[in-house]
Amino acid sequence: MPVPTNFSAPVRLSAKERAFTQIQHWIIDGTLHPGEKLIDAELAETLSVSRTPIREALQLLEMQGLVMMQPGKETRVRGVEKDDILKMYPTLAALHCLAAEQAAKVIESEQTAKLNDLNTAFRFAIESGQPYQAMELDEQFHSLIIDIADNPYIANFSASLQIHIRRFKYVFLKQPGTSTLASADEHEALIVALRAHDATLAAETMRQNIIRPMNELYANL
Amino acid sequence: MPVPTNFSAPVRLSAKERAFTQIQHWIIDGTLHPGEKLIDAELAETLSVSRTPIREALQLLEMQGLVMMQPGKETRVRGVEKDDILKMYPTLAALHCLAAEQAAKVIESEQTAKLNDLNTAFRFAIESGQPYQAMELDEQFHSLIIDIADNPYIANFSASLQIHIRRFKYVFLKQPGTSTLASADEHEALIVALRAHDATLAAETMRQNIIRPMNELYANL
DNA sequence: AAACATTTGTCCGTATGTATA
DNA sequence: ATATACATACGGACAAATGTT
Repeated sequence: MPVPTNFSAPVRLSAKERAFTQIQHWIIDGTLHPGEKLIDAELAETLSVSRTPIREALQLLEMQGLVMMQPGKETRVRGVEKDDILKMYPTLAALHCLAAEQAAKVIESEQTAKLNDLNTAFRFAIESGQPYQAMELDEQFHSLIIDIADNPYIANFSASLQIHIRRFKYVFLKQPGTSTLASADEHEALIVALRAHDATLAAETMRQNIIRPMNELYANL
Repeated sequence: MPVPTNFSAPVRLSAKERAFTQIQHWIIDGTLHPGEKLIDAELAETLSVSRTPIREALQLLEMQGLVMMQPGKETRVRGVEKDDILKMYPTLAALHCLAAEQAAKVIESEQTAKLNDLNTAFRFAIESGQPYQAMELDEQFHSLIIDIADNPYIANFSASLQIHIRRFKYVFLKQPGTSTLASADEHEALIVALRAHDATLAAETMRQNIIRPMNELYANL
């Protein structure tokens, strides 16, 4: 009997993991509003598990900064403010700039080729009016650079920030975001810099690619 | 009876918090070795609590990257490698450079004065051979800049990295670190840049102040 | 291959603490 | 001020999964 090849992970999620992922999604997409009180017993019933995995999930979400627990008192969804993006994006930019620098030093031609493919698909998605596809491809593009930089601290911090940014967009824009062709152009310039192993230029291009959307976003609030 | 004025927080720590702090310390100072298997029941008995707060603490430590949990299998203290500092320090530098940039834009004269005081004490601690004092003052100096930058993401990520760096030093050097007068000089230059609201210069000086110790550290392994 | 030992995952009861009437 | 309701923190028991003999 042929064994399935794409047998990646026996996705047997624990109750805690399911709870974590689900509650996180609910916070990101606004199902759970900023400031809303979270009662573990309620969530437990909703998710058909006991309070234990819920409590564990909430504690992880607190460390991620999505909920706020006042020990012995109550736990609430963290609030969000407009000006928070002015703190999230520059931090994300600093991390991605560093990733671009590091990646520029070690990148191989197959990887720049892969980046090129992703950006081509990204551009097409924008031109053909598929914003969700575009966002996914944009994330894959940046994620690949993070991978190439091979730094788990950058990777973890960036992932955490992405969560907060995504939530911000849902809360304030009711949508996951929109990409423009300017972004595809910046990606192209970035690929050139990476291929030339020009760390400084790569970092600067990366910064533009992140700060520009921030300014556009902030202007539309 | 006069009530103590510095009655800030009724430090009634929960069992979870105590467990978290204690296990974290044990991992940092090497009492719990890299790769060591952690059995919640054992830790529970050692700390005289039930398994619940231990499990919660371990999960938080996993999210912090200090332990590795393999669901349903085992949980171990994360390993450390020499080259990890080449990933920790540049990430810390990127964050602190950003903090310096932001701080340069908003810093007030009382704050530069406070930084100056801290650096004077820092320099004195070095000259009078008090390495632990010096380290503390260095951390306060950097911490104040982070505070001024007023960005919770930078603050959280930096704090997390500090933990990992401190552990690295304990594991490889059996001590929390040593500061040199070069660092005090860099601090002085940094204060000048901040006072002049020169964000670029502040960032560059900050980078030196972090990357130089990394290189000295790496050379002595 | 199967029963065992070990460790982790989950449930639920209870005690403690906080807010409200 | 006291009592009451309510939510959280912790403990202990059971269930499930893994590795081993």
